[in-house]
Amino acid sequence: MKKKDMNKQAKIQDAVAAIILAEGPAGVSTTKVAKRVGIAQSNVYLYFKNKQALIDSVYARETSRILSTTDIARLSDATIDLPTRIRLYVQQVYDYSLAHPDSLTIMQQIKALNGQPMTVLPGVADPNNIVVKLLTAAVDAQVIKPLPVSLHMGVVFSTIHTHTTNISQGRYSATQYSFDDIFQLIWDAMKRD
Amino acid sequence: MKKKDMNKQAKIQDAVAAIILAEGPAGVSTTKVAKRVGIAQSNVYLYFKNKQALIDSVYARETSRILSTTDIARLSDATIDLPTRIRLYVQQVYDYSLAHPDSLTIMQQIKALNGQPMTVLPGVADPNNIVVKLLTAAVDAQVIKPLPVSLHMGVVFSTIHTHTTNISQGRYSATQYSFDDIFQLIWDAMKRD
Amino acid sequence: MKKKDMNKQAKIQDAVAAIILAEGPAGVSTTKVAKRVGIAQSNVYLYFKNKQALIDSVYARETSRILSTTDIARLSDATIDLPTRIRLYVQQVYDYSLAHPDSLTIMQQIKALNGQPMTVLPGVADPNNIVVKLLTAAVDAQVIKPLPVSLHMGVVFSTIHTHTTNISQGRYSATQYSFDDIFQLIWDAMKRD
Amino acid sequence: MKKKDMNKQAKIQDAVAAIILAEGPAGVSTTKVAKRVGIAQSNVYLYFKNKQALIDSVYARETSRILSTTDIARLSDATIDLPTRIRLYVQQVYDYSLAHPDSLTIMQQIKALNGQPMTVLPGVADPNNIVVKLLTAAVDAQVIKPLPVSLHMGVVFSTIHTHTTNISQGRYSATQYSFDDIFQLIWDAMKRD
DNA sequence: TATGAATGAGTGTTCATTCAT
DNA sequence: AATGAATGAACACTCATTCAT
Repeated sequence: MKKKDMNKQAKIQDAVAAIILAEGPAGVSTTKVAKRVGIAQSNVYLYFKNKQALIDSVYARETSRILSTTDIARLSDATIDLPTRIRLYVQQVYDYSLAHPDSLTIMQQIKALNGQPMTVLPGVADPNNIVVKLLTAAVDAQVIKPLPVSLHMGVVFSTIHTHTTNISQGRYSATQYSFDDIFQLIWDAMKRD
Repeated sequence: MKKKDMNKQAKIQDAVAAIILAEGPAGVSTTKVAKRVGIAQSNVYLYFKNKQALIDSVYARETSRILSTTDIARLSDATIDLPTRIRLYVQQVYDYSLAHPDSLTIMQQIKALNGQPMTVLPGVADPNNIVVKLLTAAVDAQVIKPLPVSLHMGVVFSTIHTHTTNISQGRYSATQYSFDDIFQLIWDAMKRD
Repeated sequence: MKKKDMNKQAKIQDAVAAIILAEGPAGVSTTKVAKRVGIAQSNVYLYFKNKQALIDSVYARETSRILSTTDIARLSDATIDLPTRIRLYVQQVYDYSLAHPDSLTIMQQIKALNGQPMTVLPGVADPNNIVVKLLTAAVDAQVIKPLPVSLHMGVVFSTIHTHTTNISQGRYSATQYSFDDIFQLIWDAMKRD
Repeated sequence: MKKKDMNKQAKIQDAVAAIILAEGPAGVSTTKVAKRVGIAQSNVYLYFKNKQALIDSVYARETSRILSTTDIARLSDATIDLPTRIRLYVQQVYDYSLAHPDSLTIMQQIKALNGQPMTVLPGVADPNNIVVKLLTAAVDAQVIKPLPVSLHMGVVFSTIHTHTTNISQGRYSATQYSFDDIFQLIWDAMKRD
């Protein structure tokens, strides 16, 4: 029964993610989580201080998954020209989203649970955010349109998320559109002139 | 304080909308709604069969607000050329969103409550949807990119929603960017070649 | 079944008092209270905002019972000399305590629940308290010993409470000692010279 | 920080006492106790069979502290006359209570936790109790009033406990009233004629 | 139309206690 | 001697919903 002895903490987080995907973030309850994992409800509190900490940890896990999967360093490599780096960024989000089709959905849902919605990638508020820096530089260099960075990121996020959601819900196959097809739309939106 | 003649039904819906904006969709309870309206809790059930019906009605109200505010008819007016009609559509969403900055947020939050997220405008699944028809025609006429309509609509929705949210949260003033600035990004994204 | 249709609020308070007497204040739980009254647990919250409010109300009820039973007015009647008024005060506490043998116990237990113990009558901290005023005047008039009022009140409370508890627990009969016997001890303790 | 060699058992009891003083007896939980001591929760059960045993042990510890601190033997020394022995008894309780201002409070709180309140010193029910014997003898010898011993002890306990609590809560300084001041009140209460 | 009383199921959380290691 | 993991029962409290008035 016990498959890989994957540690409980992760199992609980998995259960939360699964419930979020199945019923939306409001459906997450310690009872349901525990039942899904096959432990006593009170057991959840051995691993997480409270429900909020649990949900936050799920969010953080997705975030760190992105960071560890993608090659953030190259996005700030000044020896690469800006359009290439932006393409790199989009490609990374694209690849990640295809590989983990639910990840962005989970993060979006968690954000929605608490208060205002999240239209763009996490960390947008963080001025140190590498992506924000990249896009700001691109705006300054007149490479992309002189619009708020959040709009640019919104296009990237919205397009890729919609696309991968379409695929994972079987609305069309993954091969029907290439990355270049998707990137064309995004880049046309962003680029100046 | 508010209009005297506004019927209770609407007052209740207003309360729901206010709570959604203030605390997120999970914060909506008949108790809180009733307290906000100043009626007995059980009274809510005089106007709505149950909580789900209430929330659905709030969603529907926003939808119909869009429809009644915007001039849908012209979008299917075959005597107007496709690019113009698309621009018209974007402009209508834009105007509406600026006039009712919370409307799209509310709809998005309600969608998030139940299950899967909503990346695009309501009714996208409806094949009869006028906007879908318009964009499908535009794809066929090779006016916009041969990509799923949901991607096109996603760009429209994401960009405008992010923009108006930015404004209503004071991140910049409404005059800082014109409709044309915003539309340029959207249209560049959509248009073929 | 429904005996006197005594209102629920009071029934709930009665249940709390009974539990306090039977199991101590830590034994009070909404579950037990509800069960004793024969209502649903959630029902308790129709009548009391939360558990603390419920317990406070029980305390307040006992307090007001004292105030309504005893003739506070005469204690501040300046036309009566101080020793007589003090005797009156002791008599009133005595009579009350005999008539409601659990009342002082309940109040003491509730005080103990929260934090520091209560050795004396409620309201001792209140400088306007009539009894405090009376005893302070008696100290000033050199009628009773120049000691803190709380010590004087402690003797009154402790002696009477112990006495009536003894009686209600059958350690001796109510007739075995007269009020004068008890008062003698108290008055000897208090009086100057 | 504390004495290094103090054994765990005592540390745990200290934690219980500290919690009782800080939050009242209802605030004692094995979780909090363990956290305060810096051990695992389950560890508490290595030293005490269960929670009740732990709390009882704290009570017993205070009791034995009194007994070991005070000179019980002299209270039953028939060569000393009764009034002197009573004064000795009161002095011992007084000294102890001043030296350990929380001790009586802790004992009182623990008694309150379980059931009936404690108005007097522990062991009053025990017919062998030395103090009871002393006071009974004093009643028989017509040295003190012919009232229940519990009333006499109640005055002693109440007065001293109130007094030392007043001091430790800063209501007045320890030097403001001498032992003789306090004893006068107690002795006047007790003594015959 | 409106209300207040009622309730059962559910929420998150804490607890005392046990047990394998 | 010590721990961490585990658990079932309890807790205070909220909820959606019903019903008699």
